[in-house]
Amino acid sequence: MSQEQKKLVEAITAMEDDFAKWYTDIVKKADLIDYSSVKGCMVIRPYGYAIWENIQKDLDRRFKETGHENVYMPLFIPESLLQKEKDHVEGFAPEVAWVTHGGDEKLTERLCVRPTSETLFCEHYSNIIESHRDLPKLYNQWCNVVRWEKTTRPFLRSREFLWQEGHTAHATKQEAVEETERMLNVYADFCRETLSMPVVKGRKTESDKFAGAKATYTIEALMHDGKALQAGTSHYFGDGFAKAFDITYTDKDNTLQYVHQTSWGVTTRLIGGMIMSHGDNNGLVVPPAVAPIQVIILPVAQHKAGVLEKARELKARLEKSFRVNIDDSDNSAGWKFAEYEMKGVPIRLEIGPRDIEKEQCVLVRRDNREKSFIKFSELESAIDAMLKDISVSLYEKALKNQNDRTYICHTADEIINVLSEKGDGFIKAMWCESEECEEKIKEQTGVGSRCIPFEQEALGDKCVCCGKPAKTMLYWGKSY
RNA sequence: CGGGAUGUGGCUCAGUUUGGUAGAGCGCUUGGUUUGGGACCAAGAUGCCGCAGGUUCGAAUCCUGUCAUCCCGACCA
Repeated sequence: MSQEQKKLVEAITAMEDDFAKWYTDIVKKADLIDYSSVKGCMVIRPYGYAIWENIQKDLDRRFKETGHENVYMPLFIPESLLQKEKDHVEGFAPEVAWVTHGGDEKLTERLCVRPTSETLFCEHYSNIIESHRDLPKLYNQWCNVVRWEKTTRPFLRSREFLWQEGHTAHATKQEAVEETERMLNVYADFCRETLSMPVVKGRKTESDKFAGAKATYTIEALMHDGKALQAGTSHYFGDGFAKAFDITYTDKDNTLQYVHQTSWGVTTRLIGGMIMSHGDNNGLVVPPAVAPIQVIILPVAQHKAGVLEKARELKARLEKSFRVNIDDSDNSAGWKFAEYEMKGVPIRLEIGPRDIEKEQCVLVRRDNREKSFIKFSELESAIDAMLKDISVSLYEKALKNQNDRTYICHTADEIINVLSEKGDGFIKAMWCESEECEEKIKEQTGVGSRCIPFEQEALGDKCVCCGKPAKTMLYWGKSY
């Protein structure tokens, strides 16, 4: 097989040729996951799990800074408990997995494997909340949940996935609303600062709300192929769950009151979002803040005297400030270059005999492949600056993609034309707030409502669907 | 849940039409030569052909079922 043929065989599918294939190629070849024998359940490999751990660490810090405590709830929910809140159970019933037997014995009441833990938190809150002095309760848990999805894709939609779910109880409606908004902002800040991923903040329409919620806030991100990804949600429950589960407290005037609740969550789907926001035809591009390896040291001509020693010396030194790895395997330099580009390591540090003579090494950025020669004495500051710059550049590039692919439309025909001419993206259009028009647009154009953005713009005064008066601007799009 | 495709050493696949001793390349192991963009030579190891039934003297190949993966759609978040 010639060199050229071999390259074709080993290359990942180009994203402009087949985005779905490109994505599944990357998750496998960058060694993030492996498939398992159960549909929709994947092995998260060390490199993929390390990214999740970094996401967890950063988010967990933000949760703690906003006053939250971590707890752990049971994996199982008795059927009777799940059924206490009518809308909630109706929303989740079609996709819950049930445990019916313990050993050979049939259970008297079947248990569902948690699809989300509202009911468990509510039961617990009803036990521990008595007085206004007990409020607010600001709990979060990191765990796995199971939703029996019909179609699955690694990270984007799996039957079992990892997430965090915050559940809070407050004395007043106002406090709960503030919490819902606060946590949506925490998510949006995290996406921008840590994942370099721009998001649109907004509220879901009535038909798109979480089962049992009074209001669902969402952050929506636009992927490279123009499809939208719901990256995180924050729900305001009012006192609906409190009434269903009898969560009451005695206020200062000695009267019994229902609590007001929220819940909010993000999942391993964020990893999928990260891949589809920054990846390119050479593979993954991992934002520096969550990269398991920030700097990969590649000794060049490592058999020559002094090269390996120098490389290891640099590793020991840089490890104090960054997540650093060295690859001194026998693979060729070219192979290693391609390998760590596939894995999206932000900076490659090349060190060879010629560099050592000059007291310098080569730094190559993953995002734009720019090379620079850096003196040993200036390495830390150069790497630090480069990591920060990569982070900003990734954000700007993703934001540009989002802006370039956001279109304003006034009629259904315009939407259809834009989609066929320019491909998928965000459509901004006015809406009369009727569910009927929302559905009609979905049927006619294929795009569904993503959110009612907090940042409203007056694009006109007529509904994109029925032409009647409209004051609400909606983001529409195809979604994952 | 509907339509389509696929399942053969670790990976990518050929072989299935027309049943007859399981193949290639890559990777892996050992030794040697190499090393600044996916190196080369030599010698090796690796398979109940997704799983379960059936047809047959004989099944990777034909039939039935089942599981998994991918794509499109519906559904869901």
